Amino acid sequence: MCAGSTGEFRIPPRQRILEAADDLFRRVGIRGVGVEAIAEAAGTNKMTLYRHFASKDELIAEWVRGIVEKKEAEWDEIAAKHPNDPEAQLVEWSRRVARKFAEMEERGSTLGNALAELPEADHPARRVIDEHRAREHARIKRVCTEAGFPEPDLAADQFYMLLEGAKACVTCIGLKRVGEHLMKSVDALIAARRRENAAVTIRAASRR
Amino acid sequence: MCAGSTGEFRIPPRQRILEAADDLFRRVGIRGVGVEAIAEAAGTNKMTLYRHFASKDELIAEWVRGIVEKKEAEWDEIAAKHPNDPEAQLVEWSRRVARKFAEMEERGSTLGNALAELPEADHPARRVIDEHRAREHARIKRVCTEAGFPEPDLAADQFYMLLEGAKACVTCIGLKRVGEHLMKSVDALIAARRRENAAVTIRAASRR
DNA sequence: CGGGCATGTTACCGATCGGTAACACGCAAG
DNA sequence: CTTGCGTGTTACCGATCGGTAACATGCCCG
Repeated sequence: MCAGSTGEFRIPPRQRILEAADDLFRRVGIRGVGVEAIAEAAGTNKMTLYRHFASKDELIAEWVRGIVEKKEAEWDEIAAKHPNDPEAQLVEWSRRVARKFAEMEERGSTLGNALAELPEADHPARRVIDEHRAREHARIKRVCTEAGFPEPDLAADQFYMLLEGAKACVTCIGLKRVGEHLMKSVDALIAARRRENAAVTIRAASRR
Repeated sequence: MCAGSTGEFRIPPRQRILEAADDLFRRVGIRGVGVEAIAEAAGTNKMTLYRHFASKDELIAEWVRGIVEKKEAEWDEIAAKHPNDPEAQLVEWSRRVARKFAEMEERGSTLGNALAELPEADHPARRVIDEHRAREHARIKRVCTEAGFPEPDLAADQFYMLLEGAKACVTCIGLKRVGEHLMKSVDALIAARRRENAAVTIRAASRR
């Protein structure tokens, strides 16, 4: 009966709870699962859960924090892999996002769904997501500036809309085509920027 | 005390309930409001609500039906306004979507949020949304075919991703910029198609 | 006038939920 | 050994939820 005899143990309960919450929140939604079910799925019980998290809302916020930390760490990884090559960073980022679509085929964007389930404007998890999005958008804008986009603000918006649009369409268009279109669109935006910059250079050169 | 003395009456309760549900579902989410609060907001009570809707899930489905009917009627309207001019239809559609962003600044896409709150795969409202999306995608594809896009399937996906991406980004980028980018992107896709078709025509002409 | 039908009102049910109290167990360190 | 801490277990609380029963009211139509 006791789930403790199975493997996966030696892991402290706090982490197991977060992993169970991650699985359940994605599959049935934040409001679709109770704390008891989360604790049980983690091989522990409600009381232990409440010894590690002040409330369900705090557990949600902590779960969201883990997700955005992973996403932002990935950006660091990409930047470290292609130093001084912002275009390659944008391309690799689109590839990684496209590859990750398989995980969310059924339920769409995890953070987007979380926001939809948390209408209260002052929910702790909302702040985490909002601040993350602001940081991500600023980061893309910085990369666009480095890549020489004449209007990095506009370019960043376009990339961000592509990203979110792709995520939102996975459930209705199909992950394979969406991933391809995302990658193609990113490539097209970069190619267009190159052509434009080249044209400007040519015009400037022919003027002297 | 009784809300019945105020105006807005003579309207049958079923419609009032649907209107109240529309307001509350958008503001606090489907799972964020109970049937009692909906009935009260409609100036009636729970019992009357259950005389018109078999269950809360059926009320949700009916609410979604109303939304998709409005959206599809708008497509008919657009088609009637620009007969035999598919490009103008796409442009006007992007304008209307952009204009409607103001309504959803706070909470994002209504149908997207609804899907996020309904994880059960067999929920009646899910089917309504899924079928609507399939019809809308097919419709865009048809318009793209009529507009002479060489790959209407791909073009339809792109338009659809633009639409959903814009909706998903309203909450994090701002409705004004998102609307402008959506319209600009649609225009750009159409302009690119024109250039390409023209180039094909020229190549074909110079070949003979 | 009278009957019938839609609506309003109240009370209630069982289930589930987030959260807490009290206590028992195990285990590692002093 | 014993002290103490993290964990497991059980039972419980109040609130809320979706949904129903039974009865009272009002209003339209014949």
